[in-house]
Amino acid sequence: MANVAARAGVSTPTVSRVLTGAAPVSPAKRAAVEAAIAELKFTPNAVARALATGQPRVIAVVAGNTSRYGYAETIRGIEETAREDGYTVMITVVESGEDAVVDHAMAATIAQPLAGVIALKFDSAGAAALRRVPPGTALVAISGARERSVSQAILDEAGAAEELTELLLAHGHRTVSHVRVPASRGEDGRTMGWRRALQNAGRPIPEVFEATWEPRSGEAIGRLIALDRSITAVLCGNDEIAMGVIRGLLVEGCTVPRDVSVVGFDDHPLAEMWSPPLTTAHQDFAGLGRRSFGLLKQQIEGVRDVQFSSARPTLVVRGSVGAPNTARGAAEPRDG
Amino acid sequence: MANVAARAGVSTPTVSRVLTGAAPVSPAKRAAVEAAIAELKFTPNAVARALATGQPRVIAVVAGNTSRYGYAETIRGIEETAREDGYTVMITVVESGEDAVVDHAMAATIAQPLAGVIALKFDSAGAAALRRVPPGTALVAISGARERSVSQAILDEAGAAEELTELLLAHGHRTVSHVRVPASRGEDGRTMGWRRALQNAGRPIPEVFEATWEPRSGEAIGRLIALDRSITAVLCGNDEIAMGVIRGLLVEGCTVPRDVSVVGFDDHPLAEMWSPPLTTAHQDFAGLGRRSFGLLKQQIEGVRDVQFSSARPTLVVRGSVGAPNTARGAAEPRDG
DNA sequence: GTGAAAGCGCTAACAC
DNA sequence: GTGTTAGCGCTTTCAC
Repeated sequence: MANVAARAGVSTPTVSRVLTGAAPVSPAKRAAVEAAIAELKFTPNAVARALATGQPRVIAVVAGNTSRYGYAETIRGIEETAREDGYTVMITVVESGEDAVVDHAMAATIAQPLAGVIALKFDSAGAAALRRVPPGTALVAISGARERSVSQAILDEAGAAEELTELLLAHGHRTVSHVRVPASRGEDGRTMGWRRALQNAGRPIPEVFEATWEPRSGEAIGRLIALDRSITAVLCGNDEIAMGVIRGLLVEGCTVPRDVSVVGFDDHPLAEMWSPPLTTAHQDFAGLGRRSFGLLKQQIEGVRDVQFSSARPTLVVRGSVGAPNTARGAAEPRDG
Repeated sequence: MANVAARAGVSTPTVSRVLTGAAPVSPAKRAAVEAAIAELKFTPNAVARALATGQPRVIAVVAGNTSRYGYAETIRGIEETAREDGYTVMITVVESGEDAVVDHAMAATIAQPLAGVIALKFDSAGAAALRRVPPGTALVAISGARERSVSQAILDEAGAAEELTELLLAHGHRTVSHVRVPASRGEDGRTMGWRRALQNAGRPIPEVFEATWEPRSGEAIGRLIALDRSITAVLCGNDEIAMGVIRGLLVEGCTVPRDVSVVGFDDHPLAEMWSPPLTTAHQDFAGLGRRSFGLLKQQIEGVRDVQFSSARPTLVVRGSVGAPNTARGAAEPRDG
């Protein structure tokens, strides 16, 4: 920049002024500076600028994962609105909740000048990362356990899971089994809603099946379910697991929904392509991402209140639910 | 850092020395500094460090998309290795190849202090973004058209598509139809490999079906295919489209692989859960991401040569392929 | 080994 | 409007 200033016969702040538009510059000097910039093919050094202004336009997103459907879509929503507002998004994956892992991942991130941080608490890694964010940083949590002192955007999964469970009950199922995905705490919203619906209806609460994020883990559970003839309806933690469960059922000779009704969660793009098409709860993950960026922006701009934003997933009824097969439901369910 | 130095009773350069390990420090002072860092919860400012050293530790990934399977997995691979090496990853989505869109998206990104850029050229947006990277920036292209002056990491999709097509031909199909996904240029590797296999075997080359990234677009094409009784085998641009195609076929009363054999591409996690399980080419996207970061790192470290890294996808044979249904293949194919 | 001094390239604050 | 003077927070000479 000093070169440009010399070439144009002005001072460096003047060059800076034409570059940033922070203050008016006379047309003559402006032209001279622009000519010099063009001749020298000068590109301002972003590092120096960031250091001098102290106003980062970068937000960090920390998550346990980036490629699973819900995560990827949420990140897409965040990036989309952030980009519109001239912010850039930095991604940090925290692979587990272990201290060493979290510290290592967060160190490189918080060393950057950050306008704010959004933590995806769909799982425990994201929740752990949240605690490593330096105090004073604008911060928004997504989903997971309710926060007291941090702004939070969520999808009301408990409500939707309750509806889905009630839907299954309404079809005549005695009770509904549940396959859960890894959660950020003891009990996630989907599991809570499922339990609540069963309790409200006075139905037995079966033991919970624990899946990983891999569809394959759903398949293994599906085979188990096929063998347990007391199970006629299953609520899965997400659609990918539900598809795995259906596959496992199929492998063992069970048909959906004739023998077992299965519902998923999320409305994955492939859910409607499945055989049978999956009944599920549509979650607007991209919207969740957008809302969380909105909350973060308010904080960056000085709104100090802790805010909360919630949206309700909507039921999508497709072909994977039906009445119980009387030949199956005969056996006594195992209460949890 | 000045605070830490004061707290520890040393000078700032000494603090810097314990932080970077650039020069030996006496055990006593080192301990004092470490204690002060811990007490003050001090985190070094990466921007200031970048300014002083001229070596930022941030890389930018520009892509047309972040949430589709191949993209998301590639990004995951990049982030994973980058993080191990102490780099942070910035994500920029370029929604289309239009100048205004590309410029807007890239402006915020290249204004950041960047160690390098990785451009995902799976589609045209990524390819356009590549041209906006300031000269002199370390740069690696992923997939897409072959680059002359830029290091590039690819998956040999053409080879795998050729194998897949040959597999279908070996099952007795007269020819193979193709459904392609949006590409970065006139003809992507998968389409090229498919065409080559057909040419080598002297088979007619049917018209190509154009899908979007949405599985639903595959479904519409599947219905079309069901109606065209000359088609007995289909190679799809990716697994999600293949699942859509199978769904469309099913809706129109066609069974896979009895009436039509369908193969996908990528080995999506749900491909093996599908009914029938999908025959496909396994693509190691995360590995692709890792390789591309390796290439970028070499450039950052001063290796000036343009490098090229290629890996071969592997065939995964499952149940979606069979012999042609003689009742179907009777009609005359429409050559493209 | 360690501290003082001098930048890295830019913008902000202040005079003029 | 425009130049001068100070930093932003760190690393790097260079003496000691």
